[in-house]
Amino acid sequence: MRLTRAGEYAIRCMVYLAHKGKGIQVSKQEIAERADIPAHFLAKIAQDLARAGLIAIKQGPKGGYSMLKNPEEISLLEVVEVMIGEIFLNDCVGRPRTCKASKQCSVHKVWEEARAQLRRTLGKVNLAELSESDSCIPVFLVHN
Amino acid sequence: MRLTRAGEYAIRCMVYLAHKGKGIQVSKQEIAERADIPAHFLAKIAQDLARAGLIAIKQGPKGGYSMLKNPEEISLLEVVEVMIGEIFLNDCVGRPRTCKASKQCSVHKVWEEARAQLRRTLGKVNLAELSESDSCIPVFLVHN
DNA sequence: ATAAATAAGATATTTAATGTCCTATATACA
DNA sequence: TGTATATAGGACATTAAATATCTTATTTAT
Ligand code: SF4
Ligand code: SF4
Repeated sequence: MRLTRAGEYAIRCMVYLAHKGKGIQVSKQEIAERADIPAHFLAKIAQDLARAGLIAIKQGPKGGYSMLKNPEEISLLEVVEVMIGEIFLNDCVGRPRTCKASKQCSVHKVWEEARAQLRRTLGKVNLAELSESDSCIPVFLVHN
Repeated sequence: MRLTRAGEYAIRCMVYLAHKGKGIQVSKQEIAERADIPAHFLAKIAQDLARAGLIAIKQGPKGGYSMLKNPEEISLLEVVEVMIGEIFLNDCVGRPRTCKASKQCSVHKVWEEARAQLRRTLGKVNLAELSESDSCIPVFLVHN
């Protein structure tokens, strides 16, 4: 796996929205500034998040983004995988056909185990936890 | 982190050498063929492995590569990190200065934990285990 | 209607991975 | 000692992906 900038930005965006609460609408500009995300890039990321059913997008004046679910219901894993696809550490775990050895390969098994462990770790934490305590909110968000 | 082709090839090369045993010399061509690695690419990878002290390279006729340590002494993590550098899942874990929030960030802590866990998992397995049992040897290696 | 705000897609720009090629160097052996 | 063999080392080409920006279209509050 590789956490891309888009992935990192998506997390920041979701944590910011989670901090506001479910259904609270926030403008793209505000999110971009406070979470330090290039505004145009955020637009693309928001489209992905909306397509995945995580946020609602409202157009027009007073438009903006809002969370569709409760922050507790969204895991970090979910946000990450919306942006970068299902997590794998080695290609052969996701597409075993890419290596004819995969069935017998002990290295393959290690990558599978490591992957499962990683997804468990990321799946365990939700956006509520990540946004609720002071220490969970990136410092560039504090002045609100 | 992202396991590059170079990383995957390095693992195959080391597993193949481990299968032969410490100090046993094998030609570049043999490794390239049996482990399905582009020969020219293997040359570059071997240079990295040699620089890291994992293998010895002998030039000239009857030249080739050989393991310098016992397979039990080399972990999968070691091989991977020689090729792709120290493992991180998010940039901010390796270079906290890239994000001013890193000190206070709860997401950051999750990435740190996940990283430690991953490195532990890869550090636990060594090349002896990976090469010893039949099932550990990729099928393209069996005819030896 | 108008202006504000995002949508959607096209298009750079940058960066990294991957693979190849060429010349140099080391070494076994005739 | 010379020659053929095999790798070293660095330069270069190709490909792919991430990142960012720009333009035009659409939606909607007023
Ligand atoms: S050799 Fe094993 S780890 Fe490597 S690509 Fe094949 S199955 Fe995966
Ligand atoms: S917001 Fe947190 S997780 Fe994201 S880059 Fe900054 S410190 Fe790392």
